[in-house]
Amino acid sequence: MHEVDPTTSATLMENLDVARTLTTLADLLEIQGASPFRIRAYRNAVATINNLTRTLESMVEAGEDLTELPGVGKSVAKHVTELLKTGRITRLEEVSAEYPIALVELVRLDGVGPKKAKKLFDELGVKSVDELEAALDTGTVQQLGGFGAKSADKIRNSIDDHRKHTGRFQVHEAEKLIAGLLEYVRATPGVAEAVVAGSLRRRKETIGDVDILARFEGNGAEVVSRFVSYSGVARVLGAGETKGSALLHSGLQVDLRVIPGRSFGAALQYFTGSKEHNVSVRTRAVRQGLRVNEWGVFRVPENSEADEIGKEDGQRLAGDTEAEVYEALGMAWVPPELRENRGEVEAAIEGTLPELVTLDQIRGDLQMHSTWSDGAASLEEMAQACKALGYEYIAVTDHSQAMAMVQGLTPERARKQWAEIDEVRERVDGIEIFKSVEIDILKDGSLDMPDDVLGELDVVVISIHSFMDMDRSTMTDRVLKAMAHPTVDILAHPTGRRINRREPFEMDIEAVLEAAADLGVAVELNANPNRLDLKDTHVYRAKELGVPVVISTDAHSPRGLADMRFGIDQARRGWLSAKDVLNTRTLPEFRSWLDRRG
DNA sequence: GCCGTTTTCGGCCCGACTGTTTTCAGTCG
Repeated sequence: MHEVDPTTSATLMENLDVARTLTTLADLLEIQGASPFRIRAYRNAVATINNLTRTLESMVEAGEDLTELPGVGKSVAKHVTELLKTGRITRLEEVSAEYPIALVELVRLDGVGPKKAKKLFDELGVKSVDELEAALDTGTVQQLGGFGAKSADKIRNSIDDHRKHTGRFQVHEAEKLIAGLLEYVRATPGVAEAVVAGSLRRRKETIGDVDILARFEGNGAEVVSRFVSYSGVARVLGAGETKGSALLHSGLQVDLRVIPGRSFGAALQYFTGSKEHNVSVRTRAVRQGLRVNEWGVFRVPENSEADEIGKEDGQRLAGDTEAEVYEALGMAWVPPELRENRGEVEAAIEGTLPELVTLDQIRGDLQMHSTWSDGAASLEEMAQACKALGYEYIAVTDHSQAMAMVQGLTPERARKQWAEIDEVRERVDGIEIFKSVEIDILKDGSLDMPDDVLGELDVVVISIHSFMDMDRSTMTDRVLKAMAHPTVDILAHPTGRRINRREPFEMDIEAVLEAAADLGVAVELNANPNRLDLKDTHVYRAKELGVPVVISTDAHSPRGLADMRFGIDQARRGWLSAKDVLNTRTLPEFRSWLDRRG
């Protein structure tokens, strides 16, 4: 991430920077005590910005009206425009003159919200986590009204956690960390069923905390108490009759909800989220005179006090299953991966939800490495492993020579590898092995392999492994030039990101996707859970533009081939059907795509 | 601050848990 320099007029700013700044403004307004509806309006606008595939900057440059974006009105549009042009928002400066920006750090602490942050600042002058810690040590916090010894302890723990673990867990990490606990909950006497909800069920690429739902009839206190006494629990954050909350030794927070069977579907819908999806669903329910909560769908009688509606069976329309909940609202069941309020609610009402791609529809893997470069297994072992997965075809894509440290293929070694591929083709039947190379895009956008070799390859995969810190326009030009080479088939891990470790390249992804559409180049969705590159919103945009997506594992061993399912998750989050995914095609269909240029 | 099958004003999703409370505010998801 580049730093924003407010002294330059041509400030280059990413959507993420804009979203963060608006979030800061919303947080400060909340501390100041602004209307909750105004705060929500800002947060809605931020959600819209986070879902954009184009940069706000390019939209403003093109003279587009930002107020046409959902949740963006005159006020936010003005703030965004000002921020892009000057690097500042006057309104934010006004607010931060009263409540310093550092206060938003306090609100991030568990147990500290806007009201407490305000009190800490107004009465003690505390405006940072460090100052809060000092105030806790001197005991002044505990004397404030509304704070006591217990809240002081809780905040102290939050400060420790905040310093120890600020990042989110990757989906495959969360899966592993939760597996034992899930079995433990399932083994609880009387628990009929235990499932994961929340962002892990939606298969989001990173997970903040894990929600587990246990189906149980009766008083849930004993289930919760068994849950929090699990050996992997480092600290208990809360334990009531229907909910328990615990921090595992890994720092992963897990919430357990105990749900009676008749409400299990409603609870699963409710706790799967996302929050934005649920708000959208419930807002529509209200217009139909219905109320949706974790207990079910209820009809709100005329002239009734809203508070009286709840668990009574009388007005209850649904709740046993999720499908029933959506049905009661006049909607199709929405696959969890789509529940991000990106148009799925409207599609579910209109009956136009896509039929999402599934793992068993994949017929080939088009990026993997062998011992010819940095892979751990031989070409034949990889081919055999893919055959065992039932694939019809694969591309073995060892690195090109620019990757010298991993013995990238020179043209000579590439030809030797082809000879081995021919031998393996003889020995392993029932699977086509395409001759391929993962060819480096060099600094100037040329390809790391001579044209004669490129012309003889079955599948040309290109990607960037060097000079990743170029400025946006140089990087974009570099990739566009590489893609324009007439032999190119697939642009691999297009943005180069490593989740939680390396930011994506500065690059105009919209321009890259449009070029892919024009040139007939496919883009990769790299299934490695550390990459998941492209991300969901980019995948969605590729589909909109008609760019074929290839889901590849980039496996460096037979075991790595199993990462395909993470790519499928991400593809589903990007609304892809089988027809949008190139490697769901049969071998003859895929061959004819390779011959698309004649 | 945003928005419209309640359309330019008056609404805006909903409930559980915790702690400091004598009846509820704050926080969280």
